[in-house]
Amino acid sequence: MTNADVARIFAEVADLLEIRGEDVFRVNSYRRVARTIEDLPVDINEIAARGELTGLPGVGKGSAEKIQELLSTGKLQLREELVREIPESLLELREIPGVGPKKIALLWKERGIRSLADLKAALEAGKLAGLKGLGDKSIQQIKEGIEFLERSAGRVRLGIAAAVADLICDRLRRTRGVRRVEPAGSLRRGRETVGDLDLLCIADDPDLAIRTFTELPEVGRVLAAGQTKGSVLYQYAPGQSLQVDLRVVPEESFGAAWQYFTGSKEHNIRLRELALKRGWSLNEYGLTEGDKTIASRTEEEIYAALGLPWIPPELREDRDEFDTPPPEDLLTLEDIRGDLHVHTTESDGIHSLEEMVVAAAARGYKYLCIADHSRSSTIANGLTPQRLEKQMEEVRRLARKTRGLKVWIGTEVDILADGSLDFPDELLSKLDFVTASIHSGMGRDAATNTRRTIAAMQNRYVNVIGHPTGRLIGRREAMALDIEAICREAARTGTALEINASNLRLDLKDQHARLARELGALVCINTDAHSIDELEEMRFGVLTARRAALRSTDVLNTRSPAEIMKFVQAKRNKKK
DNA sequence: GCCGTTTTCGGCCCGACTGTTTTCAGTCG
Repeated sequence: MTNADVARIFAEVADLLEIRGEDVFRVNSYRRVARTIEDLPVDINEIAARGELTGLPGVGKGSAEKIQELLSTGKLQLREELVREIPESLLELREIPGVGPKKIALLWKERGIRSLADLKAALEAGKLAGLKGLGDKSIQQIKEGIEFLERSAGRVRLGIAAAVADLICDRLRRTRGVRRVEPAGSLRRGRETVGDLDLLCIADDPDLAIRTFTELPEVGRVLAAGQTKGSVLYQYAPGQSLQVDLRVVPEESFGAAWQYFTGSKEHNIRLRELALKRGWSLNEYGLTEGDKTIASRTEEEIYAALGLPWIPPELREDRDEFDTPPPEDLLTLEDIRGDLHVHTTESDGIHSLEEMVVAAAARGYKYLCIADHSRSSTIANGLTPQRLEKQMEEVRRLARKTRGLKVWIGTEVDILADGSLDFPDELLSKLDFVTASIHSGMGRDAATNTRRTIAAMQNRYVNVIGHPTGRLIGRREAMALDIEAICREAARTGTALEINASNLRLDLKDQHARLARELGALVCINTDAHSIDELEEMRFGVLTARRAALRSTDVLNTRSPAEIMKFVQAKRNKKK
């Protein structure tokens, strides 16, 4: 039973209890446990084996026993009882916007609805009329909610949300009277996926700002358009929509609104609790004591009034940000001095060596390492040793002509099924820098995958493990892997672990990168760019690193070219 | 069900919006 399994079951139990009408605080405590376990970078089985379950946030004696029961029997008595009583398929209805536990219970008890299919049939047959507390408008709302559910693709990737936000913010900034536009929500926190976009603005003419927003050509449907808020479905690709909310807020309470709408919800709850302890109240208009405003203009003022340093948005997840102050030298995009994993037309990139070098120089980088695929990645046109030798000459020739930017020759060498590498050591030894990645056979068990990765790290020429878990967000799960063991071996062997900055990967993900830092493994943030545009994705890798509270010193490619070469030599010279 | 330099019992965040309502319940973020 994996962490995800346990988390899912606790979340389901919470939903079922809520439909049954249990105390909301008891329900929430199950949700809290689900979230804690989902967030956990290490295997819950090991924590249970060490008897440390009650040390986890929100896990008390009762939850610890239930987790133990799940891990040892694969079942949970409470859940079995609940599903005997309440049809499990009712949980589908939770996804419909505007439908919560009370309405679900009503539909089930009064009309015998047990699933989404039942609900659609009942709507079709007009069987919902006459329900107490559910008028015509509510019925219409449910219909529209189902339509929305069936059309929407759920959460979108960070890269898509960021592109949409950039575009809308840009148009709003060019609107008369608009003085400031900022993204908030999970986009600002740098989460790997975004449910909807939250934008804030200060405008002299709020009506004009909202109208400009709701009349953007890509807007498919306007959900709300009031004095202070506009809400639309924005079509970013054919048949693909994202909900975007724009709020116009007063300048004097911009900080409070920005803090409030950035979230996370859990972070905000903790913050309001802190306010309450001092007899104050915190909402989107400010931090107040009775009628008196204590802070509202900037986020910094609000955090300071509550006795906290300003907490960077990426850390606002109610993990440890209230107990551990954010590091002074939290990584920024400006700290990044080069990219050590990019492709060219020689394998499966779409831009040439020269084009990639020019683009990297334009970004102000100090170094760029060409890392095309190796021969086993045939689909990606992987290089044979002979082709790599030839590319090496070309890169070295270009490097001699290039000023201000070190151009290095490397490879993204395949880690084969048995953990050996796709190129011989003799060839690897001639390269400046080596990234090793798994591209095939990811379906094996955790022990096998971990063994393969560790074998690669034990090769003295391997400097980075590329996209260590192999996940593709929304497309492919991470492979089964003992991340803790990999971090320890990375630290021991002097091998860095990649945060692949591609918005499709972001792998290592935030919690894994956090574990790497705690275990002393160095992280390297690379774009794996297959085109010059993709060099831009470095920002997503940095956001992920910030969510892991990484300092610039935790990241290899914040170092100077000479220091990178020293890092490579140190491993090559290491005594076995 | 969890949790505690105000508490081991009695709390547990806050406001907006909507709909079905004459004072509130449900949902959402």
